[in-house]
Amino acid sequence: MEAVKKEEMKKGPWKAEEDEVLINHVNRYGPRDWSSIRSKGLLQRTGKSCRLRWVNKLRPNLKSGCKFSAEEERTVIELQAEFGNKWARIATYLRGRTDNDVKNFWSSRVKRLARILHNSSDASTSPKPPSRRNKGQNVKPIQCFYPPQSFGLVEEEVTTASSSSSKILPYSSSDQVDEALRLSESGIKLEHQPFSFGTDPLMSEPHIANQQATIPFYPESRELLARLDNPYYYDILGPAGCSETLFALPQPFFELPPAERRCRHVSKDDEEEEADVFLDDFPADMFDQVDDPNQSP
DNA sequence: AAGCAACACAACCGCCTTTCG
DNA sequence: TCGAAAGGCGGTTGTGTTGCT
Repeated sequence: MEAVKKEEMKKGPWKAEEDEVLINHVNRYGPRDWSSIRSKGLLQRTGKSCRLRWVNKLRPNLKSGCKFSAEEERTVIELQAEFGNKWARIATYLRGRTDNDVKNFWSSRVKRLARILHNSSDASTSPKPPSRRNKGQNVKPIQCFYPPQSFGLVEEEVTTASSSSSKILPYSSSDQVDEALRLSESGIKLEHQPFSFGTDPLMSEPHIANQQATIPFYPESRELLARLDNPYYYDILGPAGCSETLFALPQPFFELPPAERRCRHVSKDDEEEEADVFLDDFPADMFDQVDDPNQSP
C-alpha cells in the first residue's frame, strides 16, 4: 500500500500549475500543514517537497537568479567560520537567501578552491595549459596579491557612511546595503588593501583550520604548499597565523524587503561587471608562481 | 559545429528534532 | 511517557547553461 503511494508521488521539476496550487494553499492556510496539501489531493507531492519548493523558490522576496553580492559573500565566509555549515542559520543573516542558496554558493566556492590548489600541485610537475578564465588577458607576474573586489567593497562604503571602524553593519536597515550596492554599481573604485592568504577571512579564521573536512584540500596540494618558503601559503592549511576577527558579524535578518536588483541575465556586460566573486578575481593561474620560487609572493 | 569542463541551481535523500495524540 | 508523523536541515546528485578549445 505504502509502495503504491510512493509510486504515485510525483518527483522532479515543478510545473507552473503546481506552483500555483502551492501558492494558493499557503495564501489560504499559511506556510504550514504541508502534508495536508497531499492529503487533500491538491498535489501529488510530499509535504517535504512542498515545503522545500516554497522555502527555496516561491517564498516572497527571494533573490532568485541573483548572484551573491560582495557583501553577501563576505558575510557567508565570516558566518561559516563562526557557525560552521549551519546554512539555515547563516541564511537568516542574508535577506532573500535560502539555506540552499548559501549551501550551493559555499560548495561551489570550495570546489573551485580545491581545484585551484589541485591544479597548483599538477603545475609543479607538469606544464599547465593557459587558464580558460583569463584567456586573452595579459596576466602580469604577481608581485603581491590584492584582494578581490569582493573584499573591502561594501566594507569600505559602510565605513564611509559611518566614519568609524571597518565592520559589517547589521542589516537593521536595508539603506546601508542599498547605498553600497548603488555606489558599487556606479563604478566607484575602492582602495585595495595589500592582500595575502593570511588576511583572507576564510583562511585566517582558526575555525577554518579545524574544518578541513569541509574544505577538501588534496593531500598533494598540502604537501606542495607546505614546502613553500612563503609562510602565507602555509597559513591556508596550517594553523592560522592571524586569529583576529576581521569583521563584526551582521545580525540575523528576519523581515524581508522587496526583491533586489543586480540580478543575473540582465545583460552580458552587467554580468561581467558583476563577476567580482571571490575566487574569480584571482588569476586562475596565480599558482603558476609556484613554478618559480624566485618570484616573490 | 562538436566536445568538454566548469559552474549554477533545483530537487531529492537521509538523519535528527519537534510536535501531537 | 511513548511512538508515529511531520518538519527542519545538511549533504548529495542530476541537469541545464556557458564559455572555451
